[in-house]
Amino acid sequence: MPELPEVETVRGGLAPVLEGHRLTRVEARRPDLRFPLPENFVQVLTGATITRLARRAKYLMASLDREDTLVMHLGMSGRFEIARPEGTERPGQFLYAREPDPKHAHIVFETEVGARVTYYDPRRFGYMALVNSATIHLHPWFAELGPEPLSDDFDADRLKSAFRDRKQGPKTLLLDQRIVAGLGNIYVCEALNRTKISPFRAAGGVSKPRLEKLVDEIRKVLTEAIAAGGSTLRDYAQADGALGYFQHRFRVYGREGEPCLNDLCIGVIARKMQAGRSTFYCPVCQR
DNA sequence: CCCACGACCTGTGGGC
DNA sequence: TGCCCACAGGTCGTGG
Repeated sequence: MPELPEVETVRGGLAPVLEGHRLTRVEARRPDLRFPLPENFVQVLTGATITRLARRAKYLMASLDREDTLVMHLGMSGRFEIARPEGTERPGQFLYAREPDPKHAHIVFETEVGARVTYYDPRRFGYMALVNSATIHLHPWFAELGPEPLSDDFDADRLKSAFRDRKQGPKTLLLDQRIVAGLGNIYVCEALNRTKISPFRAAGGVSKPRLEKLVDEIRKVLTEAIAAGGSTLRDYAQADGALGYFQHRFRVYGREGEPCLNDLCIGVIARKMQAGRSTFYCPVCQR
């Protein structure tokens, strides 16, 4: 599920509950997610204070008052739920929700003020690890990550050199986290449709001006999605603590057979498998 | 180095 | 209603 905007929304939801708080109880209800949890996972985290909750690409990074950083990736189906004991809810905070589905509630954190954060992940493509903070930039998950798309490091020059001589479509290359970090299947489809670039054409042949536009549209679609996630978060905060999913209106994703929404375009959205993933696009205006 | 494809897991929705 | 298959927002490893 989660691409950069969703992970950012989850970060924003968890930060007030976790940042500056001490974990008084940590439960790993199974020994592994996608990978085995570290042997000392519960031991290291119990009693640790989370000093800062950040995001890099699709990773959540919880800095600790310990040597390690808790790194979390939601995979495809990971999500968090926040709960507070009944009677302690305050405006803008989270109510105690329903009993969780225990089958997929894999990790539980509790803080010194009684907040409970539960990680659910039916498919278990997500993972958590403890990584030494001082050398985290050398860790394989981070060493080769490309720039954050919303930072100044990401621009048309970088895309141009990453695309040079490449025959794969821009769709496939934009999913490569070494080129730009945080995009996934949905937002790549959305950005290419807005830019009217074909997902399938050789990436190396896309002109610089069109790459400028692509950078621009990537930034816009992510920013809009984060804003939508923020408002979803406010709604959730009044109902229950589910975090991680929000439904956004997409212009191509999931709209096979429906009209293209670009101005004056008479095309119909199509879906094709590309590198094992569904690509949604308009065959008429995306060239 | 480049690229395509299968694997990892479980749930769900559409078609029959 | 029930069954079965295709597919799901992400990475990683293999082999050509």
